[in-house]
Amino acid sequence: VRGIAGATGLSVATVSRVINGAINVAPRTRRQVLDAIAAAGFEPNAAARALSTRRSRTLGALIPTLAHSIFATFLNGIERESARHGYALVVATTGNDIAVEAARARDLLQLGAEGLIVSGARRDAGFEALIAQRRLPVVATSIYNPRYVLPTIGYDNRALGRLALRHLRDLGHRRIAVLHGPLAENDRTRLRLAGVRAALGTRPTPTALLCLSDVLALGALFEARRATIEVPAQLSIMGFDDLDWAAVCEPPLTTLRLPTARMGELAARALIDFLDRGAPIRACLLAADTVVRESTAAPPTRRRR
Amino acid sequence: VRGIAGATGLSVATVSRVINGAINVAPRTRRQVLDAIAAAGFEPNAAARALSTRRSRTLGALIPTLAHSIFATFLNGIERESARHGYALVVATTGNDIAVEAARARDLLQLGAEGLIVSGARRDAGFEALIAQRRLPVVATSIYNPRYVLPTIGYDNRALGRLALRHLRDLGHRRIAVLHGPLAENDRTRLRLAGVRAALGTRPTPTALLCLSDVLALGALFEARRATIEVPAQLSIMGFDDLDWAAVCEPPLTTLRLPTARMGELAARALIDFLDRGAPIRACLLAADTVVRESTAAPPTRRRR
DNA sequence: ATGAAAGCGCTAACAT
DNA sequence: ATGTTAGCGCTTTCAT
Repeated sequence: VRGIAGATGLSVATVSRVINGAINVAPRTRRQVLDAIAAAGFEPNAAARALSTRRSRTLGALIPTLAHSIFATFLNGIERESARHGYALVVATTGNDIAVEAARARDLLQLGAEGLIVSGARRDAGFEALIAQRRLPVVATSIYNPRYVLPTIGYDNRALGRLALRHLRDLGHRRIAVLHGPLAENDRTRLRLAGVRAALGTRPTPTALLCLSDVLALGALFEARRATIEVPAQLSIMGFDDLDWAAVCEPPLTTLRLPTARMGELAARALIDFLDRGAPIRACLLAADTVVRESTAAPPTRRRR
Repeated sequence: VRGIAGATGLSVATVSRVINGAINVAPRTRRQVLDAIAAAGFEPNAAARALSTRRSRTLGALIPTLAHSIFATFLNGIERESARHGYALVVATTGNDIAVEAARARDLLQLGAEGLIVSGARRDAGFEALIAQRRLPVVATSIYNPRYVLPTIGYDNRALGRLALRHLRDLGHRRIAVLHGPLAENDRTRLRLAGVRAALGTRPTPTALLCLSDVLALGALFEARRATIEVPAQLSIMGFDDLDWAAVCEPPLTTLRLPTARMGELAARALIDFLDRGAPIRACLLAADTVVRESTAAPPTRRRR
């Protein structure tokens, strides 16, 4: 700014006004400044600006892991929405460890993040202390729970479990097995499972397999093939997420479509609306659709083997 | 810092020294300051520090898209290595558009990124101008080309094409088809293809299908099944990337394992070593392994149909 | 070992 | 419409 001021013979204030698109600058002056900026290849210094305005226009995302494409999709949504509104995005992964989450949150805050996006509803005490003292906007995603301490944007995971189950039930299945990943570290999975369990007893020889993620379902699909179990004739298999290959696998996978990218956009948007215009952050329930494809069908009518 | 100085009756300089781990502080004083910091829940302001030191300890990653898990894996590697060295990571997606890349690079720089990680070897003129004037460390990944204007950390994509082809050739295949995605936007794919083409003529009815990514191979696998073509008995299918499900699909996919996460780590590390200790950034060739699984076999001995 | 003071590059009153 | 000036919160000589 100083340099441009010198080059144009104007004051730093005027140059700053041009940079920030202030209205009260003579068109002629503005041009002059703009030209000088282009000529000098000048780029304003975000740190200085942040220091002066106490605004960084930076959002922080705390992601469990980037190793699962579902989170990549989520992050993609966040990134696009942030970029669209001129916000930068800094990301940190937590490995599903709430203590790590707190530590990484601290890093993001020091870095200047003005808002945070986290996953699930389990927080470390350190994390809560961190956001309590500041008045820091944080949104918790993947879950919807109006009573949670943070505003939530996500699903009613219990209802999701029930919804998936309903599809299988409607098809006529009564003996349904559930395949899920590790529960210790993931409260969403636990809730989905609870939703399924709530309406299920344990019975032998399932006719349907409900997988709590598409990745699991894909494994099941391949495993079934290996064991020469026909899907869906002998066994129906259903997934969760609707990952991109779910439509093209064989047989195409019946699954619950979760609007993951949209969830990312909404989370980013909520934070940005709060930061830019003080709009309160509202919890938001996202619906999922059952996408019926060919991996589920009515159970076999007669007993086999 | 000011607040802590007030609380302890020391000067801001001393407090700053403690925060930065300077050696010349009395142990007693240090304790006192540390206690005050903990009590006040004080967090240093990164923007102020960046402004003062002209260092942001921030890396920028320009990723084509987060919608493909291969890039998520890559980003994961970058993130972990950055975090390990106390660097923050800001990410932007380019959608494989070199003009967008230049614009987003500008954003990352304004934000204070001290180094950039990009993909491939096609750059916009705007991008080149951007890094030319500053002495900004940038590493180009996914490719290895010692003669490229930027240091490259990645593969010899031509050789990769040849390597994959060799496996099929060694098996006895002579009629090999190549399945690839859009070429317009991806120079790595183009090179891999060139590598394959260089040693291939066009002949009818392939006995093997070389897919330039695992995602493509998965599609092919399912499509083959739909068309009741037995893999690998009638048709061998080979992929690229070794995504996580490649081992568990049916049949398990023969593919080229690319050390994607490691590439991310190396890229981040190269930047950090340069930034922290002035170590020159060296181009680095990453090797790929052929992972032989069950989707490839010798071609059928007699003509079918 | 500690303190005083001068910036880092920008924005934002307040003047003019 | 433009200029002056005082910080923003930290680091860093230079003194002491």
